[in-house]
Amino acid sequence: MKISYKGDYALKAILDLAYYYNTDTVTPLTAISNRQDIPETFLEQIMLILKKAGYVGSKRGSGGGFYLLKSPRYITVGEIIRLIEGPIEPISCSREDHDNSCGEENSCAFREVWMKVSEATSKIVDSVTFEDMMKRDKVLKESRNAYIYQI
Amino acid sequence: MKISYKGDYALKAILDLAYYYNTDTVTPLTAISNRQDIPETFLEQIMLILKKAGYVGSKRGSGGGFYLLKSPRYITVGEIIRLIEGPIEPISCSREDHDNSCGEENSCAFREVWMKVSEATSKIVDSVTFEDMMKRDKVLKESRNAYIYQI
DNA sequence: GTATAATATGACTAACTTGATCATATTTAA
DNA sequence: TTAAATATGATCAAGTTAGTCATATTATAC
Repeated sequence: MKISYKGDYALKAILDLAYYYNTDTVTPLTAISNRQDIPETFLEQIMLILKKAGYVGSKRGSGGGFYLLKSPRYITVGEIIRLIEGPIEPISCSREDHDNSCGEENSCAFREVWMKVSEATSKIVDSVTFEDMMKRDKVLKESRNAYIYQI
Repeated sequence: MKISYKGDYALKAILDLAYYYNTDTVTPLTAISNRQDIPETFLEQIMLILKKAGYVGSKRGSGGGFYLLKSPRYITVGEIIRLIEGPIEPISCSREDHDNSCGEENSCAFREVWMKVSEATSKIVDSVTFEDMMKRDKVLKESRNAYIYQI
């Protein structure tokens, strides 16, 4: 029922780049690393995965960096989670194409439950786009600023 | 998004014992181990957790074994999962009492999503009792038998 | 009462995963 | 040609998971 730091970091990295989508700006890894508080070398690995999967592009050399290739409007939280963490399912027998590996007589009584959990989770994470997250993020930042000025 | 073998085995063990609830029968560990295909020594550890948490009782010595202390009707899949796996949440900042450990500026834009996932998952697993699982289990066994006789 | 069958309990281990670092190669702009 | 930046693979430490081993304790059967 957990997602790893890797997944968490990947989401943050994409959200970070989302602000520069379609602006002809490239963002160096160090900038993302600093803003999102992600270890640089670990972020390198994550960016590579995102690049191979076609979400980000990169420009090498001085003045280089990363940029988002797909519109934040058409990237969902769910697809990034799946890319990093694998299929959304509490246990493997919950897949539709399951191989009945749990074999034993009564072991599959729980399968229905796991399928429901997978479906409910997928429904949520697949319906949230990074555009949604940007909006949410802005609201959060504003309310934080409002609070600061209030003091 | 995964549950461990330990959790899976705990659920199977409880379901196994559920059939003997209120029958004055004790079930030796080896019987559960054989029927559910769980390594004996690993199952011992799991039974101990279930015992400490008050779900099962045990009788030592020859002719001893384990038995369910609570009615299958009032044990949910959710409470066993939480006992073994810990709180149901994709990431710690999704808790209501979160300490804002994710600190950074935009890191909590995702919190709402994680809370929704926790809530949806909890709703499902907390609504399923072991009585439900026994019913489901019986149906599954019957349909398997029907298939066997068909051949 | 002694042997035996069974649970109780903690120490231990092997394999795997996760989070992270290091070294080095490659590319490109200035 | 140098400096800035990504690319890539090797490596590593810590934690978790799944499982074993050794031994103590208890209760029944004979």
